[in-house]
Amino acid sequence: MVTVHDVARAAGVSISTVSRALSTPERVAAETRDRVTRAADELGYRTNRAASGLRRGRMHAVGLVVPDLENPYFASVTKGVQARARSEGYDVFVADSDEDPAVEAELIRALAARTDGMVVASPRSDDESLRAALAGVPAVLASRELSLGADGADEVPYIAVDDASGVDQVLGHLSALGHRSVGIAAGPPTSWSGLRRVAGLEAAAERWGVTLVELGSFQPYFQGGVQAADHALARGVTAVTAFNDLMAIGILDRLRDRGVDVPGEMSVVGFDDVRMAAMFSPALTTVHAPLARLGGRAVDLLLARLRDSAPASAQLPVELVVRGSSGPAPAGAGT
Amino acid sequence: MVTVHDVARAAGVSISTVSRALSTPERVAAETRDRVTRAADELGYRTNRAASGLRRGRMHAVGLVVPDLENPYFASVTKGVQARARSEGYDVFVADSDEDPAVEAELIRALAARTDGMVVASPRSDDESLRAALAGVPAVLASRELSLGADGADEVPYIAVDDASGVDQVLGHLSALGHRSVGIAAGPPTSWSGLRRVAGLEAAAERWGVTLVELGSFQPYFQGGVQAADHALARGVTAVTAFNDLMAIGILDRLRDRGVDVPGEMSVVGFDDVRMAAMFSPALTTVHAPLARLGGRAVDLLLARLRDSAPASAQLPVELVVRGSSGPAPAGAGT
DNA sequence: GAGGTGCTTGCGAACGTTTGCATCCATCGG
DNA sequence: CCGATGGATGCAAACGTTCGCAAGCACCTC
Repeated sequence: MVTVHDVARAAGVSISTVSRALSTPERVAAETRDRVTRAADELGYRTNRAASGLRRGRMHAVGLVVPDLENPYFASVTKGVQARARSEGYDVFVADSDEDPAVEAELIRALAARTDGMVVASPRSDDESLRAALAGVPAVLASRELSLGADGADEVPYIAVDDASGVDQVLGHLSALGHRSVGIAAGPPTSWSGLRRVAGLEAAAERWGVTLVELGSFQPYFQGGVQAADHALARGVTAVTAFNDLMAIGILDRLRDRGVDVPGEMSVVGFDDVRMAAMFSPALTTVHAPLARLGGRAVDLLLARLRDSAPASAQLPVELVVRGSSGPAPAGAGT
Repeated sequence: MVTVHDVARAAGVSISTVSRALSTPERVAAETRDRVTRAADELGYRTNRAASGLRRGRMHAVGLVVPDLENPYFASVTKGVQARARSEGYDVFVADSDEDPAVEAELIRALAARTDGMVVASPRSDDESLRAALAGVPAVLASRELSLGADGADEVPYIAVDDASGVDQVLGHLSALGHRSVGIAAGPPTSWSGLRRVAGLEAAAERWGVTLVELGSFQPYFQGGVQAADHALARGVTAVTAFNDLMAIGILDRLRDRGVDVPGEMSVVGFDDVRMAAMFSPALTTVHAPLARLGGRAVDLLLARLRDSAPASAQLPVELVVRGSSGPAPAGAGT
């Protein structure tokens, strides 16, 4: 291992100078500086993060906790987090809580101790346990709001997608296609963005003159969609808007099994636009959420918070992507 | 921050004793030991990884480099790596090379410096650059073989899936269904497992009395499959076996677009059994590869290598999962 | 009863880096 | 020409942990 001593010897300076030349270049004479830098990369010097971290208290690493890495939603967020962090010189610890709040809390505590801060994607664990796990940890939330103070003050900065706009676009689209009765396949009642999307749908329904039919709450996966599809048929809606793409795909699959033509007899719309959405047939009409960018922005927020501590939560714009799973309402329906 | 000093004071012992009680419990008297442990977790003590790492030279962290986190294959491997590492008390740095060998090399060097070892999934970068990047780094390869010595000696331990058995099962299955002419939609020529699967197919073809038709090399994604599908139709095969599921799904999609019934007119078989494979219609017949387990085993190998340095590469068994995309060869074909 | 054995504990150095403080030197103003 | 000023550099301490070494002590054996 090549240390700062080796570089110092090679450059003919003291180790302090090496350290300064590398971390605060403006505090060292130009000529000395590049003698040092030259020596450093000739020897292949890399500063020892452990030593540096010990001394400065900064590890140059961030942590990321997600409920399931195999879920394409979180895979994309992870990709974005990693990319942005790396471009800022930070490395990222990733941890998968397997949807278990207890594991999640433990992961947060474990990683918080060896990182400068955490990005946490925890769509469904309850406020109380998340609050406890996050106490004293510099963190940014992905797709979720949470205040640390019981009174709603001291909010954890978060970065989310503009759900209201997304569902508004969905309903506008369906309305324009003549749908008057739209089923909602909601996500888990504990999901922050799930609730938010339902609320947005209700607001949008009024605006677009559409009647909403609540089909129930379902697991935000393929099987949840399968269940939802039967409810949609039972309730006689002409379109269904699902909490997310995975559910929408389950709906599509079930409808095909039951011989229902999509979009001829029923339109289906998802949310998120995971890669998979475009691979189906009919390809899924869905709201494109810039998930990798969301991850990147979360890192930006976190680093800003670590530096000047002036973090501003943000909403990312979304955009409806019309594909094959939505079409005109069947003639004679509604109206 | 609570340090070993605080614990020592609370327990009425020296810091050495605290350190020993926590890391080598057998070297400290039972009564003292649990006085210390009690004090430790009353105060919420967590050993400072930076300090510990600095002193011991072990960071209790492993690195993982993959080409694309959004690819379900690597998402599963990542999940497995993380789970196993965590169960051994290790945290994992994850890095996405975006399929770029130069980035990959840089990531390996960067992470190697702050971890105890690396798990590297690099299916397609060339031997030479990978060898260079891995020099002096304790590493385990996922789904790839590589020797460090130019003469083929000094092999990097690896963990892969039993490709030969997988493709043999595929061909056995297709043969039993009466297929005599099977198209191969191969992966990139630089892919280690791609080559391996083709070789396995050739061996199996002989055994099963099936004629192989090489359709070409395609990108291991959806679009690659779309291309391959047209070739399959052009060549008049009754079944196609794809390099992986993503390609197989692309084939499925294209065949549907072209009005070809699957499996009536053409059977399609994938490889890997990513989650998505079961969601399609027809659901994909494919070879189930235990990818999360593969990630876990990679970690086992790495940790073994770090401890006793007796690493034994291994192959994981695979199993054909027959679903809807494969069926009897159309009557009158072949024979 | 004296010397030895082995278990438990404490002391202090070391890991590699950063940084406050001191030193040195050149430049500048009076 | 001398003292002040300030930029560049070096010295040494400190970050929190681990571990070699040695001291202390109780117990055992001859």
